[in-house]
Amino acid sequence: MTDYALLLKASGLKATFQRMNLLERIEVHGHMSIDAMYEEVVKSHPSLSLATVYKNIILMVEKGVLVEVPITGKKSKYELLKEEHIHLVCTGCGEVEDKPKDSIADNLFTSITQQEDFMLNKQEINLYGTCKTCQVALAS
Amino acid sequence: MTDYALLLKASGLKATFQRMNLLERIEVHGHMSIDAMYEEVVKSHPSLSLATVYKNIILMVEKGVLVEVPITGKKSKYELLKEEHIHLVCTGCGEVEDKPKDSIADNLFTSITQQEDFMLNKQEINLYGTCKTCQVALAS
DNA sequence: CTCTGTGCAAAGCGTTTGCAAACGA
DNA sequence: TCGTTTGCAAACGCTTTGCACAGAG
Repeated sequence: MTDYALLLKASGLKATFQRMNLLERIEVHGHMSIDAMYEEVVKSHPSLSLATVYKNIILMVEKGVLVEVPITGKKSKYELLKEEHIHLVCTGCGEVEDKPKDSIADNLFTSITQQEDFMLNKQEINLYGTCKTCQVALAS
Repeated sequence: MTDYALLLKASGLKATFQRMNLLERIEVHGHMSIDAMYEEVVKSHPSLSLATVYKNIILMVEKGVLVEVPITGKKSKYELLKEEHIHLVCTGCGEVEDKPKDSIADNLFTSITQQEDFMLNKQEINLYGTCKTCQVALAS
């Protein structure tokens, strides 16, 4: 479990109750939308304002603490910054699962962009489909 | 150049002036945001309504004529449905360039998802960075 | 103590909706 | 002609902003 206070301070942000809780909820779920975060954190902190959530998410993305995960046809989710990986996005239940991105993919995309003189900065790989659970549910 | 009237009819949509022009502008640019489409088409059709653009884009995405391309931190762009490919997204000028996705990547992601019993439907690969033109501009 | 962060309420925008008129087939 | 599509204007809902107060360091 990450030390959120340390993480925030390292990014020049104060370790407030709101931020700590947002980070904790995001880490537990893996990926969350703004609404979902608000709904969860407001339970333990009823005075929480949605505006505060927005402000903090924007700030923490700018500072590199969080990463935005845009999803086709839906609202973005956010995750903690970590090693680059692949997202398996279930179009049934909306859940996002992480999978490690091996070096094959990495080298492949590095070489593709080098051919174009494109200075590669970030690889975003989203695989859309139906997760195991939803497949079972559909079969019945 | 695609036959837009045919494309629309094949999808069960009437070939209206608005739709033909939207498709033509999208094909010429490769990828466009809703606003950009409206700006361009309204020139040749001043009575065009933004609501019509929205309605049509939503409809054409549903029918599979268009594909949404979500972009981190920005509004989605739309492109004509074509063979799966990779997007090089320049964070400087916002331009999106297509690159063919070879079979190596394809097989890789197919096997990754099979391990998970995830029924893969669509591969979305966005590589963010700085295009050649913007690199030159930055250097000066 | 000082500066940052929070909450509230209002403002701002992008997007959607309903409906009458116009249009495509 | 008949069902679809358009344009307009209003409604909606998410996101942002300004400001006074509270809180972290």
